[in-house]
Amino acid sequence: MEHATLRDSAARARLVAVAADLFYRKGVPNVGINEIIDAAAIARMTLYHHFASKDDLVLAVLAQRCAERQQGFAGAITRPRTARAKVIAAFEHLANVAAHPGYRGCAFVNAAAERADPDNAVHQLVAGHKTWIAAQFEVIARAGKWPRPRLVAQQLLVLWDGAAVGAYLCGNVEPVVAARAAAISLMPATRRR
Amino acid sequence: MEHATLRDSAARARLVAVAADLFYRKGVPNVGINEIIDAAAIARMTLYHHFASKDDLVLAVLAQRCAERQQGFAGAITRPRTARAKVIAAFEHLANVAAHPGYRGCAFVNAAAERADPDNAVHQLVAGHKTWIAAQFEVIARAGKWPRPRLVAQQLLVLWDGAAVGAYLCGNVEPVVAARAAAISLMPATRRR
DNA sequence: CACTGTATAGACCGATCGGTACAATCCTGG
DNA sequence: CCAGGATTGTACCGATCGGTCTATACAGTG
Repeated sequence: MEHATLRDSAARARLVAVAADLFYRKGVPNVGINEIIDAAAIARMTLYHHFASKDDLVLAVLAQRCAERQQGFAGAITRPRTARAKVIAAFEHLANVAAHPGYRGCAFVNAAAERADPDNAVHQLVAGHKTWIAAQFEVIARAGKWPRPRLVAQQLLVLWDGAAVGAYLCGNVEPVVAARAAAISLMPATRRR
Repeated sequence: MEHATLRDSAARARLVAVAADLFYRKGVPNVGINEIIDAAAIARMTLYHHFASKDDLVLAVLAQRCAERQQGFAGAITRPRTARAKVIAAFEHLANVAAHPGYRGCAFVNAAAERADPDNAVHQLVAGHKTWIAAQFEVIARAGKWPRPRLVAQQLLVLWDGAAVGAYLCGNVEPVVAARAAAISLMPATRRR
């Protein structure tokens, strides 16, 4: 085995963490290489040793964030037992995230907004993340034996993204709360007939 | 009166139109001054004669787009008579917009994603535009005498933004169609009891 | 030991960024 | 015709961009 790997170097990890923070807070194009290496206290060449280019770093940052987000999502929906409760928990999870000060909307949506071309790796990673969320919703819907699980999942995703955008733009969690309520309306009513 | 105004100059108009197109297609930070003046066939100094800075131009572009969008929205919802039909028409209007090739999502959401600070004029203009849409929905809801018009309007806006994001990310209008269906579910059922 | 891959520091590159200076025009209303 | 704003062309500015290069130091493994 090679020794210190190159994949899990401490420098690399700090680089990704610092860049993730800066990229999210200020927007990818507004953060230069110099700023990143200064904030991370890392030599310039170390960055280019681990990443071929800034784009490469952006991609790594997004990939990690993707893993984190999906982990958080999955964690939020495991506890509740019913399908209905799982969906509600998911939106409450989003509310918690969006309530955090400095929330600037979905990092993936923002990243996609900045990178224009649709065949870009960033764009595809973002699309993949969204597809994953929709798939999660669809699994829940099927487990609950809801009618039209695909459609419901898609609608829940729309609510999800719209809530994130809204929470960012108006600076509070109201849109997420509204989206949660809308999600409840969209789900089949608890059977009581 | 001063002669040629300065507000409605042909050069200025072309500048705004060309910049609007470039900004939307490539993202604001990815379009330089040089590219704009080349595409518009306008002298560099002419740009800075009409706009104090690039930010100023961005703002002017967004302001015009805001007017256009609101005009389009208002136009789409005038025809239908019932509140329910108005909302459906609004989402069909969005579907038409999103179906256009080269659709890259809501220009306002994208612009807000690129400009980070929440007190930025761009951010506020975007927030204002979204507030306007929500207000339109609320007017409709009140006219239809729906219960909780504020909440419903907010939910419709969430669907609106989420649909735009989704249509951009997956490159088709499916999310808009799903959002339309969700909107129908959220509206009070046509009374038949 | 030698080898190998990680990390450091800083000089340096061409390109482009947003913005300015200056001087020469054009065009139109009085 | 003339005044004055609109427009043009181009040279120029300092700053920053992403990225390269070189040389050196360090640590763990064979």
